[in-house]
Amino acid sequence: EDKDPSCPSEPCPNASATQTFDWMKVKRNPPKTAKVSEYGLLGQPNTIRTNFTTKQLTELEKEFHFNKYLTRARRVEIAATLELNETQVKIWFQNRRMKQKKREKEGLAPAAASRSAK
Amino acid sequence: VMILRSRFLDARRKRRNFSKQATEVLNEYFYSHLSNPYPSEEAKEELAKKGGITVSQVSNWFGNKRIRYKKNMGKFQEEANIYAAKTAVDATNVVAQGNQANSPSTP
DNA sequence: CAACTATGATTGATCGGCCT
DNA sequence: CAGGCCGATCAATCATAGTT
Repeated sequence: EDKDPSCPSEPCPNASATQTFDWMKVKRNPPKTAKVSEYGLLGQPNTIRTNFTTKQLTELEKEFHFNKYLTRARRVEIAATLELNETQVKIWFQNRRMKQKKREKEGLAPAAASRSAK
Repeated sequence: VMILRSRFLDARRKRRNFSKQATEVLNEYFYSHLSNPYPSEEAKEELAKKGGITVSQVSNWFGNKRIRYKKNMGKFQEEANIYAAKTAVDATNVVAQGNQANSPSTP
C-alpha cells in the first residue's frame, strides 16, 4: 500500500490563487487501537475511535476523582475491569486532566468578569 | 454494543452561533494567515477579546475551520477571496512598495 | 413543516517536546 | 533509551441553529 495519497500522477498544478500549504496535507496515522487478536483476523481494524460505554466512563470518572494520576498497578486493574487497553486508560486520564484544567480556567475567567459587574 | 449513544445527553449543548463580528475577526485572521493558521495563545486571547468569545471557542473555531477547509478547499475559495481582499485594503496604504511584513507589532 | 446544510462542541487518539 | 505527561491538534461525530 505504498502510494501517494495526493496527486497520483501529476505535480499538482495549483489551480486558483490560494495554494495548498503543508498544514492542509497533514494526515494523522490511523489509531493503533486495533487488536488483530480478537475477531480471528484483521479486516475490520478499529480504524475508528472507540466509543466508551457509559459504564466504562462512569468507572473511569470514579477513579479519576479518587486519583487524578494513575499507577501502573491501577492502570492494569482498571484496564482489565473495563476491558480496555492500558493505553486507552492512560490516554483517558490524560485527556481528563486536560479537560479538568480547561474547566478550571474557564471557571475563573468569567468569575472575574462578573465580579466587576456586580 | 447497544444503543449507548446516551454518551452525554447533557443539556450543555445549547450552541449559539457566534456574532457576525466574531466570525469576521476569526475569518480575517484565518485567511490572512492561511499559510499557517495556528494562532498563538496570545493571539487567541486577542481574537477572543475582539470577538467577544472565549479562548476555547477560538480554539474550537480554528480547529473546525482548518479541518473543514482542507476537507473541501473548493467550497471556501469564495470566502477566501473575500477576506483576502479585505486584508489587502489594509496594505493599500503604502502602494509605493510591496511590503510583505504583515505583523504590525513584532519587536 | 420537513429535509438539508452550516457550525460549535465534545472527545478518543496522535504528534512533538520535555522530563524522569 | 523507553515511558509518561503536557499542550496542541486532528478527525469523526453529535446536536442544534439556520436555510431552502
